[in-house]
This record gives sequence, structure tokens and C-alpha cells, in this order.
Amino acid sequence: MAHPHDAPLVPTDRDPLLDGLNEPQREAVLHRGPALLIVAGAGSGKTRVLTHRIASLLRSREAWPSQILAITFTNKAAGEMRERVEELVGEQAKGMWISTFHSACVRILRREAEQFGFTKAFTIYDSGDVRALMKRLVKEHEADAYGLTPASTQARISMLKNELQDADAYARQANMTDPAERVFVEIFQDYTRRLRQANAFDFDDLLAQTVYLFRAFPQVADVYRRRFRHILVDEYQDTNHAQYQLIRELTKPASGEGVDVGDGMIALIPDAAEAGASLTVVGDSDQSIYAFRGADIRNITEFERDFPGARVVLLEQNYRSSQNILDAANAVISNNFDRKDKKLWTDQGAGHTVIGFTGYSQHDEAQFVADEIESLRSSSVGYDDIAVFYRTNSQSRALEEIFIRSAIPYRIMGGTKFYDRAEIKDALAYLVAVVNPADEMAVRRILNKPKRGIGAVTETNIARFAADNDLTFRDALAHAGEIGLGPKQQKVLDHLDAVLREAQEILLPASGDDAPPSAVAEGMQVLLNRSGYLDALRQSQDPQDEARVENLDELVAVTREFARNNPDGTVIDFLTEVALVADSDNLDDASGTVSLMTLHTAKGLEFDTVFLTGVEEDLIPHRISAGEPGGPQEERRLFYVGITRARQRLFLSLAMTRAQFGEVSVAMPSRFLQEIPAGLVDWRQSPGDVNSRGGMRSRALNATAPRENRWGVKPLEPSRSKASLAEFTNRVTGKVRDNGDLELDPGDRIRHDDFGEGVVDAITGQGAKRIAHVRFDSAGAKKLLIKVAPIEKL
DNA sequence: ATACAGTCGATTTTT
DNA sequence: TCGACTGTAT
Repeated sequence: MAHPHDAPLVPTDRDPLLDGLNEPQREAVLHRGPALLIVAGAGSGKTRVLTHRIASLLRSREAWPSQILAITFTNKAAGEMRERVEELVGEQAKGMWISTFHSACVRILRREAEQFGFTKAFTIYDSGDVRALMKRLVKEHEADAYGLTPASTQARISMLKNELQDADAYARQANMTDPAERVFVEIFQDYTRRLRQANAFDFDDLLAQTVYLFRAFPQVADVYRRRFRHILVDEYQDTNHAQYQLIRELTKPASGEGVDVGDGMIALIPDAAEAGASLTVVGDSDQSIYAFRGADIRNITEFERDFPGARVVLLEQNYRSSQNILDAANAVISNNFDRKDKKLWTDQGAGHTVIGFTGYSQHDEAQFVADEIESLRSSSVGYDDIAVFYRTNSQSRALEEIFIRSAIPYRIMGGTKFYDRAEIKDALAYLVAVVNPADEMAVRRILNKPKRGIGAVTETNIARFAADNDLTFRDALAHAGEIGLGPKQQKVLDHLDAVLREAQEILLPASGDDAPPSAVAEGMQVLLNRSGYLDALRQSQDPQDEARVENLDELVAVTREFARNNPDGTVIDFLTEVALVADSDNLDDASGTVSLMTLHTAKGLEFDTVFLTGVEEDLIPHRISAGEPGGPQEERRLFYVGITRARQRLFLSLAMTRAQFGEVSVAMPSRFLQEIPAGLVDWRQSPGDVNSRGGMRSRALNATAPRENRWGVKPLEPSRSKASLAEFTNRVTGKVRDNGDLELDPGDRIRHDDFGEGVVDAITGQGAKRIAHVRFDSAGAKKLLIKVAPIEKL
């Protein structure tokens, strides 16, 4: 592809870093300047461009590895990027910072914590920890009387922190005549105080406090400004305000002789200023899906205004998907107003048509997915080339059930995390109690785990004693005898204190020597064994506790693994990794399994075959999004992200009924389906089919008055546009099946249009939601919504 | 202090 | 449906 007249921007003609890149990609790799925005459509090779750009900087000696900071959205993406850069430049890649915003901030904060009243052993609170603390605060402030819940308070504080509002700043402009507002402010302030006392940061603090640090201590900021000369940010469309400000801080020229003009602003003495770091951001506003947690799409849409002199490069050629898939994606996303028109294209040809399917229930839908997977299998598609997406985690259940029954190997990405399990959190709390004794939450957590006979009363007494004597909660444990507790409690606390000390000697030797790499595993085992935690689990009757013991064994194995990978790693490093690294990097053993995940998790991934399930109103777009400004648009982007993950085959499926919270409800086809041109979708079973047979009247069809046969159902008669529509809808509404008065009892035999004959096992539910549990002679056990199922009594 | 039962309630996405 | 939480009995 290297035509001589392609105006190489550097005087090399056969450059391995540029080989196979199209023109905009080359430009993105080679452009040099203060700011570069790479607008990278889905599948346009942005990771390739980013890695080649980094390699290009290194190879030309424009930058040392240590001068490069590359930010990705997930740890997994960071790992992959590092790997790919390593492939290009080798060992050099080691010195670069390639990490998430959060990891980078932790690294900075650990180094600088002493500057502002924290220690480097600070704890990182995840949302569960925050929830626990918030629960306590809401209770203490009796805030429930004002309609504040722990969850709402937590969400609000998180949002404010993302906007870099701290408690005091917020208090100054809050409407304090509103009692609810006043209580909220008090909780916010109290929360901030508690975190500080606990030597802890929550997730949002990691970003916000780093920005604060940079603003309050310009000389600290300068260290990093001088260090990082090239900053690259992936997924820029999903950055929030705090992240944006962090980037701004880092790309400012080092102030050197800067003069503090107040308000955190630094005036520069021009001669002393070096140039700010060069900034490269990559993103696609059509793939912005995290506005709900504070991502601000304006960061990318207004980039050119924010960084004058920025160059913009557009990558529109798609190397991933077939044209049919891209057409579907383009058609959907073009319904979002307020966006720059951008059309993905490929030279790979039309490919397979999109396949649609409508099931009666989510089980029916799942069965379809399973059947299709098996048939793809027989045409030698590997399981690991297949992914199944859904909007909400709960939808995975039905799929799992069917997959297990069909013996399809699968794994669920995301979902309940290993580190979220109670026993794991307990074990980690033990570590934290040793490493960061100021963390009262951690100490309280382990206080009565295992059960030691310490209840709320004793806990309160300890806390009071600590407050009266100006001790930390942890240190109060060492004075159990003075608190005035019963002998049993005293003894138990003395023991706990001794165990913590013992572990402390292993993890943080008093001699000041560095603990050996094996210390984490050893300390962990001492804590779990000597505290009696493991014994309690082993003696338990609960079969689940057996699994918990195994999980803890696994955790110890993780610590060993950590020591192997990080010979210099400390407990603190271990705890950081655990707090920040979701276990999504268990990606390596992806071999031979179908991947199940939410649409959000799917971002940044790609698969040969994609099943996008549950394409229903109230699911995608999700019901809750309807009320939020920009909600439906974000849902459309989410749908778009899902579509564009597919390389060759895309399946869209939905169900006409869906059980939620144990209630069966009627589902309507998603509006997004109608946005895909009918010709692109080959409906194996369209919503119309199910309607006509199932007799359910689709409100979606009526409400939106389709101008044509939206579902691509092959018409029985030649289509006559309006006339055929009338007939179509008439046919649907004219034959509404309503079995409302059908009396069924256990033992009755019935016939189902699809499943054949069977016997009723049980009837549950009331009125219109009565459900028959039927054992079909050949189709197995099914649950049917009696009112609408295509059944008759025999 | 703890175990258990029963009610209640709330159900999106996640670094 | 399922899990968290509350109240009661031991």
C-alpha cells in the first residue's frame, strides 16, 4: 500500500510501523503537535493506531518510555495495549505507564499521600465499602426521615465528586433552608471526614484527590508534568469531568517559577515554562455509554475548543464487520440527532444477513440461541468466537439454564466478582486491619468474624472507649481490659489483637526490613487460621461454606501468584491490585467457551458471531433510561456498540413475554429494531409471526403505525404498501387470542401449537398472569402464560 | 448475642 | 424471584 506519492511524513519509505495502515491511520501515527483527536469509529483500528503511535515515538527517540502515559478504560485494555506495544518495541515498553485513570492516580497518590495528611498505606473503598459506611451515616443523621437513602446519598456524592465538588464547596452554595439538603450536606461532610480519618479514598476520590493534590501543590504537579511528555487517552468519550481536569492539569506546562494567583490557578512566567505535554485522545462519541455515571460527552465534542491547535483525524474505514452489519449499525445510530454524521464502511463485502428471532419466552429465546450455536458449531465455528450480549445481568440466567442443558460451554464475564464475595472481603479486611489500622470500617468488619460473641453493644463500647481516650478503634482492641467488658469479650479481643500483631510482624516487620515476597501469603494464612475464620467455616453445616473455604484457598493462591509476578510487591501493592482490578483479565482462558456479557462489558471487544438478546422495549432502551435526559440516546449507542462488536454474523433476538421479579409480563419489540432497514434482517420468526399465532397484540406495532412491513416478514401476498399493512394489523388484532377464561388444572392434557401435547403439572399466578407448568411429551417442561399461549385443552 | 422466620422491597450499566 | 432486613424467640 505504500505508494511513493503517498507523501510520507517522515523520510522512511518501507516503515514497518506504517505498513498496512490507511492514510488517516498513518497520519494519526505520525502527526506531532500539542493535541491530536483521533475520531475512531467502531472497528477502525484505533488500538493499532495508538500502539503504533507510541512505538513511533519511542523508535524515533522523541520520547523515553518513562515519558509516556497511556490511559485506557479497563485494566484488561491496558494489559493488551502493553502487550501490543511490547511486540513492536520489545523490552522498552516496561518503563511506560499504561494503566487506567484509577491505577495511575493510585500510583501518584501512594507516592504523595504524606503531602496532605494520608499515608501511603491508604485503603481504597469500593462501592460496597462506601455503601456500608453510608448506611451507618444515614442512620446516625436520621436522614431517612428526609427521604434520603444510603443508595441515593451515595450516588449523589459520587456525582458531585466526579464534578470535583467537595463537601465544603458544596455546602457553601447549598440551599440550607431545605432541611433535607442540610442533612445531605452534613452527611457529605461527615463522610469526607470519616474517609480522611480512616486513611481511605473511595473510587471517585482517587481522581478528585489527585486533581486536588496537583492544584494545591503545584511543585508536586510539576514533577509529573515534566515527566510525562506524551499523554494518550483511549475511550475519551467516556471520561468524566474529574478525568478531564486531571488531563488538563497534566498537560499544563510545568510552572517552574509559577506564581500562585489563588483559586488554584497558576500564572506562568513565560520564560520559565516548558511546553505542556503532547496530548492524544481517541474516541467515538457514538460509543459513549457511561453518561449515567458522569461521563461527559462534551469532553470529546469540544476537544478542539479546549485544546486550540488540535489536529483531528477521522478513522471511518472499518476492518471488523461485514457491510450488512455496518449498514444496520449506521441505520440505528443515525437516529440520534445531535451527532456528527459519520458512516462506517468496509471493503469486505456484504456478508451474512442479520438474523432475527422472536421467542415466546426468554427460555424460548435462549433455546434459539443455543440451537444456533450448535449449528454454527457443526460448521466449524469455535465456541470462543461466539458471544451473547444482554442488557442486564439478570438476563443471563435463562441463557445459562439452557446452555447447561445443551452442554454448551460458556463463561460469564463481569457479573458477581470473586472479590465481591463476603468471605473474600472478610479476608481482605483482615489484611487491611493490619496494614491500615486507621481503617475503622475494616476493623469493625472483622470484629465478629468469625462469630466471637461480640455484638452491637460491645462494638459501641469499644468505639466509645476509643473516642474517650483518643485512640483508634484498632488500638482500643489492645486495651480490652480497660474498656469494662465481660471476661469472655475481653479474652476474645485480646486474642484478636494478638493475631493482628502477629500478622503485622510478618507483613510489616518492625525491624524496618522489607518483608519477603511470600509475606502476603503467609500473613494471610496466619490471619485466616489463627483468627479461627477458616475453622469456623470448616465446622459449619452449611454446604456453601465449603465453597467459601475453597474460595479462600484460591485467594491464598492469588497472593502467591502475585508474589511470583511482582517480586518487589508489597501488601499494599497487592491490596491495590485487588481493589482496582476487576477479574475481567481472566480472559486468557477464553478458549473453548461462549462468552456471555452485558452490552457495557462488550465495549472494546469483538467476536465473529454475536447474539444480541432481549431486544425489547423496557430492556433496551431500558425502562429507567426513559426518564433521564439523553437516556434513550445513550441506550441507542449501547445497542450500536453491541451491533458493531460482530465481525461476521449478527443475531438479534427477543421474547414476547419475559419473567421479571417472578412476574411474567408482556414484552414489546424494541424501537431500535424498527430502525434497521427491513431488508437487512432475515426474521426466522418475527414479532409479527408470534403475534399472529400467539394472539398477542403488539402495542409497539399499533403505537408506531409502521408505514411498511417493518419486520421484514415475507408477505404472503405481494406487498401493497398501505393496503398490506392494514391487512397485517387487522390480521393481528382480528385474531387476538385470549384464553383468559380457560380453566386448567393439574393433570389436564393440553396441546400447544409448537410443543405438541403435554400434561399440566401445576398452575401458579393470578388472573391474567396465571401460568401453567406443563410437561410436554417431547418438548420437556415449559411454563406458559395461560392467557396468551397458543394452547388448547384436550 | 444469635438464630431464624417472615416480611418487605427493590430490582441498569461499573472503573 | 431473590436477597437483604426486621423483629421475635431462644
